Amino acid sequence: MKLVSPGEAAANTNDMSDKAGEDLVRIGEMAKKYGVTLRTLRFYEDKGLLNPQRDGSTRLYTRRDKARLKLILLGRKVGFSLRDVKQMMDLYDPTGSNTKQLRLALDKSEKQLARLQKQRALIDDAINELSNSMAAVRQMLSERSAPQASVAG
Amino acid sequence: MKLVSPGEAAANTNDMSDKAGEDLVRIGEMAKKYGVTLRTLRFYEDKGLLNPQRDGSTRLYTRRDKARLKLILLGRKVGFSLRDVKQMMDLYDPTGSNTKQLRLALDKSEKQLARLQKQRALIDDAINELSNSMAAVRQMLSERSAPQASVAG
DNA sequence: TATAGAATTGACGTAAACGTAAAGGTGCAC
DNA sequence: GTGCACCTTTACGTTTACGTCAATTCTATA
Repeated sequence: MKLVSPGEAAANTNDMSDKAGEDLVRIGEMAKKYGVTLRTLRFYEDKGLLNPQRDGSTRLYTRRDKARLKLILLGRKVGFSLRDVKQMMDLYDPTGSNTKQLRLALDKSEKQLARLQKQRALIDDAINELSNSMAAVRQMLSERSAPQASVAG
Repeated sequence: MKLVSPGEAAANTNDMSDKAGEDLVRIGEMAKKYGVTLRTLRFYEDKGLLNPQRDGSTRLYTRRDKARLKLILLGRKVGFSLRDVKQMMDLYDPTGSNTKQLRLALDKSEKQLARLQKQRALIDDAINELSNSMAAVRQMLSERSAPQASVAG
């Protein structure tokens, strides 16, 4: 089972091995393509989020894995835990309407949205407090360094 | 060295023991007063952020400790690490102008403010992405549950 | 065939701020 | 004299998403 060699991987777009257009990539290329580390990909697999094929011991990622990884990264971006992401993905059924999956996703999303909004409120609060403190500190510093100025002015 | 008993602690406001108005409190009252746990107070002490007196082995917090705790909690609120807080507090000198302390605080504050603003941007981004995804999911759900409606309409 | 590059598993390390026992002293109200 | 509330120290556990070796193997290429 010959595969894409690292060197020609970039140039190769239609050298199919077994199945048509399977476009299998190894972990290195996969990582580069999505800006994650090898460790991350193995970690996701360990957590049951990815399930690449194997050629012997070498992982081979299909376009299905790519789709899943995209979803994982989107989930992480909006603040879901990997556990949440897994829960949602585990409900995916290629033969059904996936209504349950969508409902769960929506439910989790609403909660996550609420969390994000609360977080934003906290941050705004912190920004305000910090700005106030900074103004006070600046005031103290100016009182300490500019008494001559007040005399000179 | 007799102290305020737990029961009368609340009612007692001017029963001074050794020094005038020292107003020593034990860890339980301190914790209640500032909404932290005992563990937290001991932890802060362990990290060198607090330095209560001792009556034997019992911690006694003075009004100086209260002031420091207030600062710690403010620092935490605006997102400083305890390490940062300690760095700033360690520069405090009751006999000097504390210019160095203030400058360090200001410097750290500027950086922290930048971090907070970046965080807020990330959160806003996440909120947008999440909202979009939710809209898409809602769309998919409606397409799955209301085809009759589209016929009926 | 020697070397370099890519891959594997395994397993400990990291960060922050505490939580949570465990096991035990001290004083006071009854 | 005992029960209860309060205090003490010590020390391991928690959380999450990986980082960072280490030791080894596989493959391609000059």
